[in-house]
Amino acid sequence: MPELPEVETVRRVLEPLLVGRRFDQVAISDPRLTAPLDPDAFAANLTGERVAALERRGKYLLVVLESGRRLVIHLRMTGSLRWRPALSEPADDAHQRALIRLDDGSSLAYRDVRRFGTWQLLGPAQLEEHLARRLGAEPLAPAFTARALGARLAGRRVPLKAAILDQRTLAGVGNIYADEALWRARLHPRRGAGSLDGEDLGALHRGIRAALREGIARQGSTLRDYSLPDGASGTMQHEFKVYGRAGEPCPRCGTPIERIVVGGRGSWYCPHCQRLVPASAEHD
DNA sequence: AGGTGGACCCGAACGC
DNA sequence: TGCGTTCGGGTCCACC
Repeated sequence: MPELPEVETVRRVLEPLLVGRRFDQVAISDPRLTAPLDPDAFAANLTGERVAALERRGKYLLVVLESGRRLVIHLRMTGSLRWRPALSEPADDAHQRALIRLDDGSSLAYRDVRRFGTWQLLGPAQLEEHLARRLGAEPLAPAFTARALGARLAGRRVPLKAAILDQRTLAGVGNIYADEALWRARLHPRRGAGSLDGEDLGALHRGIRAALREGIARQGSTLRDYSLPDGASGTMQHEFKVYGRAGEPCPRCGTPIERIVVGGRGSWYCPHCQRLVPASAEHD
C-alpha cells in the first residue's frame, strides 16, 4: 500500500527520468481514473505538456508542468507507475489504466488493480486549496515538532491510531507505518488521542519520523502491488516490527504480537510493550 | 464539530 | 476440485 515512503521513493526514481520531458502521447483507458472528467479530454489536455518538477505532499505525487498546472496522482491502494526506456517491449498488462509516451521514446504506464487511484489536473491555487483541505503537516518537515503533533491531538477522543491515520493530523501515514510508529513509541493503538503527556508525544513524534525514514531508506515496502517505477521491489517489508506479524515474538521483549481491530483497521502491536494503562497500575 | 460506518473495487485467502 | 464468501485498504460521504 503506497504510503509516504513509497510515494517518496517513486518521486525520487522518476524525477531524473521525467523532468524536462514532454508528453507526446497520452492515453487513458479507465474513466474512473479521471472521473468525473472525460478521460479522452483529460488526455488531450495533458498532451504536449512538459514536466518541470516532481513533488510530493502526503501520499500525493505532484507532477509540476511547465504551464504551471499540476498532474495530481493518488495511488490509493494498488496504483503504481512503471517507466520503460525507449525501444523496450510494451507491457501486456490487463490492469494498465493509462500510458504516457515521452519525447525521448520512453514511456510511463499507470496500473491499478482495484481502480481506486485518481488523476487530477489542477492550477497552483486549486492545488493549494485541495491539499489544505485534506492534509496536515508533512511529518518529515522541520515544522512538524512534537509540540505541533500534540496540538493536533489535543482534546480528541478517537483512538490514537485513528488520529494518526487521519491525514489532517499529519500527512502520509497509512496502516503499516502507523503500527510501526506506535510500536516504536510504545503506545497502544487504542490510547485516547488526547491522552498523551509530553513524554508520550516526544516518543510518538520520534517513532513516526523514524518509521517513515527507514521506509524511505529501504525504498518502501513491497507486499502485493507496489513496486518501484523500474520494476524493482522495496525491502521495508523485511523490517516490519509488528505489522502482519501476529503470533511472532516482539523484537524488543519476545511477547507474541497480537492483532486487534482499531478504527476498522487491522492493527498489530505488542501487548507487553504497548500498554493501554501505565504498567505501574497493573499487578504484572 | 467531531466521530462513525458504509461505499467504492477486486484479487487473495478462506470455508465448505 | 470448485464454488461461494469474506477481507482489506485510503478516502469520501452521509449520518449521528
